[in-house]
Amino acid sequence: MLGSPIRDRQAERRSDTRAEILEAAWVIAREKGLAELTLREVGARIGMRAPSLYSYFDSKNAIYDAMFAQAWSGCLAAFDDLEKRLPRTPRAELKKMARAFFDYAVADLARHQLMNQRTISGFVPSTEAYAPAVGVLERVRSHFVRCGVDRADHFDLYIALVGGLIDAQQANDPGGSRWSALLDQAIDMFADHVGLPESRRKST
Amino acid sequence: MLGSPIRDRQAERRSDTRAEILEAAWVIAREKGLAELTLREVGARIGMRAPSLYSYFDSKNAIYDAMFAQAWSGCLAAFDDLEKRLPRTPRAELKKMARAFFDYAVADLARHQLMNQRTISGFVPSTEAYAPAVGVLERVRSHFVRCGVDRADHFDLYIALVGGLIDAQQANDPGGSRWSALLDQAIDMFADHVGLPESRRKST
DNA sequence: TCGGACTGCCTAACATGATTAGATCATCGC
DNA sequence: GCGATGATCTAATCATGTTAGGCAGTCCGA
Repeated sequence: MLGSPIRDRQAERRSDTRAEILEAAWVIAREKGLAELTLREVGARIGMRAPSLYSYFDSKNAIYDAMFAQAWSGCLAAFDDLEKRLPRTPRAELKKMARAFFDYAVADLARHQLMNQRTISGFVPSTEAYAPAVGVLERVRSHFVRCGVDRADHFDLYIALVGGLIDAQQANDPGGSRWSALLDQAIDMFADHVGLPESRRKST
Repeated sequence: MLGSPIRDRQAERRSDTRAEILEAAWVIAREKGLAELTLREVGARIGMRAPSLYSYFDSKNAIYDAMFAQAWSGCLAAFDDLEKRLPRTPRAELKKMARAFFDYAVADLARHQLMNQRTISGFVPSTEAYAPAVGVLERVRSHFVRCGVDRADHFDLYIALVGGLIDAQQANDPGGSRWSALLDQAIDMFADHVGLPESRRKST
């Protein structure tokens, strides 16, 4: 009995290969666009034929689903990380959170499309894949409550505002900063609207 | 010489068929989704085989392009119509315009996707098809200037705000009114931000 | 009125892509 | 060593956009 290394090497290899497939898929998605991803090419990149991928994922959409989960998990992780060093004033908090989300979305077009837009025809994320997205939303919401912004409609308004800025940036000035530069102003506008204190000199 | 009816019957028939194709395409897009549109089915609806459509449109994307043009032309028409009976106060004007655009977008999901989202993989609207969209934007912009809101960043902010509300509505509560109900509040917030007068009782 | 050109549509065929079925080869526990 | 299991392959199916080439009716000029 040499120790008890009950490592399931088989399962490990399997999960490694899954990860490899997803990584290849991300690379292709970034290079050619999310919708241009083909199983043949994913296979080619990792030295496999397309049908072999079906031992690892039930379908192409299952791959998208796993990518969706990864994307939102990454976002959730970024938020958890962020919470450690959030500023103290409510207004600054809102800005920091908005900025974090904005930057995460804008940093990777393919990822953003997958996370926030219905750009893939038949794809609908599974509930499990959706879980981290809900997590992010919950985190933001709880911060809002802590800041005293507890009305549901205000929260919805904030969501729409930040989302609108992101979409406008990606759609009309990808790679630029035309709407990115408006984010702070927008949050100030929102903060004023909901009556948050702290009088940053209004640079309207 | 019986009168001079130089009607080009041939061209008429041709253009009628084009219209018929587009109409069938819209029906399918609304029924099954914009991306689920197939040439075979478009053909079937008008009693043709798929390849025959190529005498009328260069490609499937050309059909999308024509639909894109129709959608924005309709929007432009709605705006021109609207201008006749716009309210007099700046704030009310902004609201009316936002509402018009919001309702137009929300009324037809397929149309909205085509107009405002990159939901079709390889499709990029041609400059000609894009023209009415530019027209709409110009109309809104000129109203802004007339209202005294002339800073470019404020205009961009408005675009992002209205777009964000539309997207949020369609994505998270299609058919409902959760974000629709926020539109007036959002425009009030914006109007306050840019310093527009008229003191509607702040129902924050 | 006749013949050629053009119009409008069709069938056949191709390329690509997801997906399934079945065969093959390696590996691992006994 | 041997059978089961796992990993991968090839071949085939089906849907879709698109191209090539054919055929019938129509129209226009001689």
